Amino acid sequence: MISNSTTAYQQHDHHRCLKAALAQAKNRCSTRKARLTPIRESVLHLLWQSHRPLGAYKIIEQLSAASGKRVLPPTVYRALDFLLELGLIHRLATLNAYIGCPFPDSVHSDYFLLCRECGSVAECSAESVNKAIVSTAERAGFLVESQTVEILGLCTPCREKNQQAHSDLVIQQEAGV
Amino acid sequence: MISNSTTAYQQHDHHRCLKAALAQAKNRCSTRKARLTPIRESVLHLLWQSHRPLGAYKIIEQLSAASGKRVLPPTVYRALDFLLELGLIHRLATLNAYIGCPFPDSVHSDYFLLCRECGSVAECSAESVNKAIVSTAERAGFLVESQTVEILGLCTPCREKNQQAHSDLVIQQEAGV
DNA sequence: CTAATAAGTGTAATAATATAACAATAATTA
DNA sequence: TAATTATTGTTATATTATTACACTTATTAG
Repeated sequence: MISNSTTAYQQHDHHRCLKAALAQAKNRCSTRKARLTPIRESVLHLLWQSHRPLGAYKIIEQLSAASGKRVLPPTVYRALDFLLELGLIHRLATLNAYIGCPFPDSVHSDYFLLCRECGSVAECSAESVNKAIVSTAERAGFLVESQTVEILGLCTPCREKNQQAHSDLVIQQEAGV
Repeated sequence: MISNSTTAYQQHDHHRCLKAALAQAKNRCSTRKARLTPIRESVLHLLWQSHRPLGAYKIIEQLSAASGKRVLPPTVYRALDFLLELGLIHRLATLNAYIGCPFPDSVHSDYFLLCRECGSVAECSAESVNKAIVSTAERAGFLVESQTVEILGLCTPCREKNQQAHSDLVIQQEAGV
């Protein structure tokens, strides 16, 4: 199982994530003879501001603000298409949002863990999940070509915060507050 | 493993699917003290025309055509929300489309097999998939609350047709056509 | 049974996400 | 350098979904 769940949900040196992502992107572009133009790099950079996915129109806003001039939808959607095609980012269907891929070079039938509290998303790749999906699909006579797996729930830090908040409440109640 | 893949992808007496779905819907509504109004029933009926999901605006079109007067988006979206809430239909995030649920009364952490050729969708529920997802999520410290699993691929009939088409082509080529 | 309340529907307007079409420019290749 | 290809700019529009408020119908309390 590969996963970036620890970095995605916990305090970490995010600069390293960003740097690694940009390095991998450049690498991938050069081997594929694709051009990581300024716009494309900016979009990728924005998506790597954090581990929270961004909607296309958020990207448009932020890019407009950063550049001083109005960036229009096709500009951003084209950059997104390019990055998607290269496997450098993913689209989250349940959120209509985009997120940087932490391991573009590994095999890709991945799934996503979306924390409903902090909004951060981790990407995982687990053989057991893929196998279960493929084998049950097979039993239904179905040939799997691609999959979208998006799990909504709570990451560890948020769960702990919630429990803390809950026990605080109980203490308050017991104290008759 | 529960699945409606045989009926979804193959020739069958679809009238029975429709009838069963409507009966289950009425049943569910009466136990939940919810009202299956004419609009809601029409929408459910439309979604059960086939095993292919329908977009909201297709439903609007068809409903308008059938009733003779313009049906507006909120009307349909309200019916969809109602049916979703009762678990009588599902929304497919990757298609922005809706489909009737073949077993609303069973436990629901299901996944969908979307045939990219014929467009039909089967719904499955497999413990192995759920277990794999929950256990790998757990290893990432993640508490699963709900999941969206949509598999794109080919159903058996479409795969067979494709192979047939392919071998026909080979025969043609060998014959120099 | 009627008044009060709640649930459902009609309608207009608009938000949010995404794409099509074509002109203009920049980069690459012949 | 000319020709070709890839990228970007721009306008317009498609697609999916929601908000807000008026109106009607059903349900419930008295």
